[in-house]
Amino acid sequence: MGDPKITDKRWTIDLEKRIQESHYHSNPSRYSFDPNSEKELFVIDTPPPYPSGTWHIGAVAQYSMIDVIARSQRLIGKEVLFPWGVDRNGINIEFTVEKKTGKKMRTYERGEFIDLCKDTIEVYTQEMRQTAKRVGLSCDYENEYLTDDPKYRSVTQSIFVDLFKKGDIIEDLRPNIYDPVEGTTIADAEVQRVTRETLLCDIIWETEDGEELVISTTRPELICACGVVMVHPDDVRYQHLVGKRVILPIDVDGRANTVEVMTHPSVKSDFGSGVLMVCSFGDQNDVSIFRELSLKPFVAIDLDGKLTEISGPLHGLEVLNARNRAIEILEQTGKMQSSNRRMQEIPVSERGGNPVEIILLKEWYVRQTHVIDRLSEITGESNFIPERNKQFLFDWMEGISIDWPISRRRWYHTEVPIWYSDDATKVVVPPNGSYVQPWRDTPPKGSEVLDRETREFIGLYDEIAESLGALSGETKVFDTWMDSSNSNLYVSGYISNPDMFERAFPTALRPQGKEIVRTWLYYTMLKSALLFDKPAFANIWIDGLGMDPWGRKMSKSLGNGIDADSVLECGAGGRTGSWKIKGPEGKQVSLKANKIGSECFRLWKACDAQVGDDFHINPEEIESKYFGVLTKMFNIARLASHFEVPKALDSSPNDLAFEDIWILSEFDQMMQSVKTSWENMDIYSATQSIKAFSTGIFPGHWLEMSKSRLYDGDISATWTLHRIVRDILTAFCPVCPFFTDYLSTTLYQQSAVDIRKFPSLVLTEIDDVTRYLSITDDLINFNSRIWKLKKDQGLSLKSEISDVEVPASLVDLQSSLTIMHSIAK
RNA sequence: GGGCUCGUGGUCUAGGGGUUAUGACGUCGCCUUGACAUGGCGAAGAUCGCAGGUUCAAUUCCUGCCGAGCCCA
Repeated sequence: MGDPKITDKRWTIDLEKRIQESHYHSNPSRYSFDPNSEKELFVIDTPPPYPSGTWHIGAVAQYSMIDVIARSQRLIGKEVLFPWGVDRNGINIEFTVEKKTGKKMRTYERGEFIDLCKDTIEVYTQEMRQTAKRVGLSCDYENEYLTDDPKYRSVTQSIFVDLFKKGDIIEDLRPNIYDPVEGTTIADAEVQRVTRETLLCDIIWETEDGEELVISTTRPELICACGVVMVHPDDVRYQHLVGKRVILPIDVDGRANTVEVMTHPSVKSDFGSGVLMVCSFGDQNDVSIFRELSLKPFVAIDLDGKLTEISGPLHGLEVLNARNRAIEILEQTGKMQSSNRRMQEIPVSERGGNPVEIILLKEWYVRQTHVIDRLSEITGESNFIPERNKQFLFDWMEGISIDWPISRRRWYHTEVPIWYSDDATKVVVPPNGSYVQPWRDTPPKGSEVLDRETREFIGLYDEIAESLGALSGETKVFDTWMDSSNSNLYVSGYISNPDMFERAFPTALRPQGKEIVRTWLYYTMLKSALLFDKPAFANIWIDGLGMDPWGRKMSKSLGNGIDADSVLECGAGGRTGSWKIKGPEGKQVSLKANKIGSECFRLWKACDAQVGDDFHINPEEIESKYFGVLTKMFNIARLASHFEVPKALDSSPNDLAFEDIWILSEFDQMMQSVKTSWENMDIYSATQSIKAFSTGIFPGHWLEMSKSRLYDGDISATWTLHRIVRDILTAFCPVCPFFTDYLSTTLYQQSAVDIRKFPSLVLTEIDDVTRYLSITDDLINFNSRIWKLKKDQGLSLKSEISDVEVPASLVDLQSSLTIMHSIAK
């Protein structure tokens, strides 16, 4: 025995940072991926994070668990691709640039604005990569992909072209949410509700046979777009009107001036007069009624936010002016019974606070309703972890009733790759694998000309360009989900590496949070079904979300957020962490921790809950529950480092002592179950097993019983100690890579993180493992009994005790136990 | 408002139709034992959210309610 090889007294955050900082450049291709490997390919379709300046602690926790899966799959011998991708398309960065420069997107030249977005997001991208490395993600950083890169965008465009040719993508005139001030379509998610004062008008309408009825509305300017008048089916006041036609109270141009009275259960009889005019489109309810009744919508508002010609006297006025004019007209003609001011929630756009309109726009759609049945069938072939979270996807699919609108009137997104002929009857699409910007490019070599309606191939663009007249490039772009939903295809080698794609698809694993099952997961499954009639993934791992310590969502408005870096850096350089968080009932709560860091953080997430449920993040708890586990394991390794490592650790000595075979039986059993857990991506069970063994019977019973043999240089004990410590570090490395890297390198000159084969079991079938396992309970009980006995007698544990019989079942341990407990003969 | 998910000692968590419900943290008591007081040993602490129902039997299955979450209005 000499000085310990492990000289650090304990595991610290400074030590962790030292290891982390050299970990990636000491061997840059440590986590690279070889698509030609003989091993089973395991491609992970990691959610590419969106760089926005801060990375949410809950998201970082989730990524660290994806890393545990990546590392454990490597450990059990698979060729793992854990890509480092960054999602950079989209409206967020457009907002950020507008905010920073104080200038609206549309005041820029399009190319200039795109360049600004690109430069800005690059800064955030760099910061995010630092955090990823800080938390130990074993990504293939050298092959980073960016969703705004031409390589990535070309895949999105190629898929669009394929689906367009197949008829799965169509253009259509449908209602969309539109911000007339910004001149763009916006997504539901970008709509906010604001309470404003509006005027509720009670307007007198007349039936064709002269009977008067009153309809309340806040949108009199939309009378020209009225398609039907509704009452509740149970409303006795209006039963006699159902089926009759009523006359629009303001003149219209180019459409019928009467509409039918019908019934609908969504009408609130106690609102106003209980009669509702349904217009295209006042709100979402109007949209759904129009769809339900297959009514032909009227275009009342144009792209500039002005009333169209069907509005007769209101034609050309902006919405607000048109409303005022409508009210004047109604008052002049005596049709305004009364009007009163009231508070109402109106939808406005998130960015400008402008009231949004629902208007008819020609947009692109992915058809989906026709494949839902087949899609559910295919989805059933994927393995969900946990199984029950499959429900989120199936419930969502059941409710799909309309196609997916995929085009947007924005700029920092992938362009819709299409040009239109002068007479608008033909289109030009680029060849597979190219990235085009039709708003400024002409079609590249190899582009095809197709019939716009039938999609029939007409000829190569290069050959018949003349006949098309002046081309106009599409100016619209794709919804970002259109890009995100082919991340699995991209990372699996679609288009770029057909051989790899053949082997790697369906993609081995999609890990993600449950909040984007309905978007990211659903759209990805849809695309793979449309393109290949196959499931996108072999395995789908759906985790819950990070919550504050009381189980509430972290948000700026609640003031309960926790920054990822504050946890990862807690304890570095002697700095402690403290968090002031608004608790329930608005009380400020102070949380403090001395040291956490990435290893403790990862251990906590791996150990504290099964995958799938929301998890509470409380730094105090992370430290108090899990830092001690690291300390314990560190000290076991440090103790082991006192004793020289036997040369032949892989083959066991012939003459192992009874107690060594016993602990090796327990160890083998634990390792067997850990291996199975890693195979099943069951992080919780694997980590629990390792933790229980490493902080339980191994140090508590075997080590205490074997110390004297170790100090006496006993070969069997030394071999057993080192074999177990070495293999535990290997099995544990997916959870705490820096921790195990340090210990294994120091003790055994090989980093656990580089091992690509799960440790084999020690004992052979010849050893009667069950016989050894059967004494475990007796041993634990016997030790406890002696410890308790000494305690009851006020003796120190070192002092001698007499009148103790070692039970018959433990007779083989007689001498060890006698020494361990100082049992007098 | 609608759909779905979750609800287990003070806190976090495992489990799941049937003898004394898993483990951890915290609490309390004791102990410096050849690595570890950032340690060891021991103890107390739960009618498994509430109310009904199914069953010989429910914490586990069903229904409703309450609370939390996600998504959609």
